[in-house]
Amino acid sequence: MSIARYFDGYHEITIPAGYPVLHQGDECLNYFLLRSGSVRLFTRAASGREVTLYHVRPDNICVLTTSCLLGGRRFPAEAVAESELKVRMMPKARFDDLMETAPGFRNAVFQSLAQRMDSLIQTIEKLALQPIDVRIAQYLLSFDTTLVRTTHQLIASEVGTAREVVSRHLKQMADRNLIQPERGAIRILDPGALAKLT
Amino acid sequence: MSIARYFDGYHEITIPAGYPVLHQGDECLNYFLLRSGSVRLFTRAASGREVTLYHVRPDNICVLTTSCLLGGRRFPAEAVAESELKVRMMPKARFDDLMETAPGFRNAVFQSLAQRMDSLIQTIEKLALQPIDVRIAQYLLSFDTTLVRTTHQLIASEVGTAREVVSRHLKQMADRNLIQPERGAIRILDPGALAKLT
DNA sequence: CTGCCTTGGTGACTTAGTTACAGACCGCCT
DNA sequence: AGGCGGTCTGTAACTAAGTCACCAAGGCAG
Repeated sequence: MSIARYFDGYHEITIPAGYPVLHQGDECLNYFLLRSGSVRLFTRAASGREVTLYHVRPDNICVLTTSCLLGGRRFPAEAVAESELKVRMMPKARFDDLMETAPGFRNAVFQSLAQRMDSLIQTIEKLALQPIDVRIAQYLLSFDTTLVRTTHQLIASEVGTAREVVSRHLKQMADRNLIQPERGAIRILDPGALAKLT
Repeated sequence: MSIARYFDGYHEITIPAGYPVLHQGDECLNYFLLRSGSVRLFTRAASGREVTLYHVRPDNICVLTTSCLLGGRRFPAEAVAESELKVRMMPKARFDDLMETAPGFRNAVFQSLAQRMDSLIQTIEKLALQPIDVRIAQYLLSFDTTLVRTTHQLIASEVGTAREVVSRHLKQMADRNLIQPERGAIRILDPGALAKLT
């Protein structure tokens, strides 16, 4: 069941694409429901290299915000808007009240946490156990389109490696006619062969 | 506040060291509280390589079991007893009831989930962004003893790499008199220098 | 004391990550 | 149109990490 109706009546704000929603170390004072758009959560090393932790998609609450507030912690990652966002915010007091009194709400929050935990575990498995080309192929296929609008840098962050490494692998894939590189995008020529990689 | 008292009266069972508590794909039918001992959760690739996800320590509930039951999923990892365990089990019905009626219990469960989420994120950061020697040093120092009883294979699994890679790095550390390798153990000679690595 | 299993060591090779660039494309300004 | 600055991509040369294929040492069981 959707959690969205509990946010009915709360003011909806709009955030432009590219806006840095939260920084590492920020305090969280509200719970968020994403109505449209997409948020990327990631961490950045001193070297500048990044890893994407996960994405928040419409009708998801941001579980990190949740866990951050519940645990009284600071926000442990960077969050930027990947596209324009419509967001509703709920104050902590109201959240606590709903957790107490609304089993449906509580369950939905738990489901989100459980699901996110699974996805983090899968990310760990990929990082530690899968070769890069497999990870890149998975990422490219996850869009279900033949023209993926992304950059080498973004792919690198998604699969947890360096941009140059991505460039090399994409070149190899292009040499084998699996993909066709374009500026700011990748055209997938042979999804079947890409899928066989994984 | 401790969650342990909610398990008062439940039968305590003993599990020997090395016992595979849960396998990937198992169904979870109970909630567990660990009274003593330690459980390692990890996943294994087809190649045989492993990554440790985290450890469950005394007075922790196993959050993966929690998330597994809440989400109606299968258990997503392998779990083995690192030492002899004392465990209390609570049936799902009782758990659901406590979540409904006991705010203290509910909060404790949430805290566990939030904390575990943080630790998984840290693991991802380490895997993607930190060099191996730093990860090994961190692991060795995490014991707060000068004689760490472990094997190269175990370290490899903890830091998410291959056994050979660990052997090589340990040799380098030994050459620099930071550690002294022993069979089935590592003696830490210079904790300060190890810490400086990290 | 022998055999076997676990643990650790090592060389040769492949894959991934870093450093340090250069060139290509694009929007914007004049 | 031409030039400028920013983003995006390519790539060479090097270092670090991961794999493969062994072998050797320690320790326990028969």
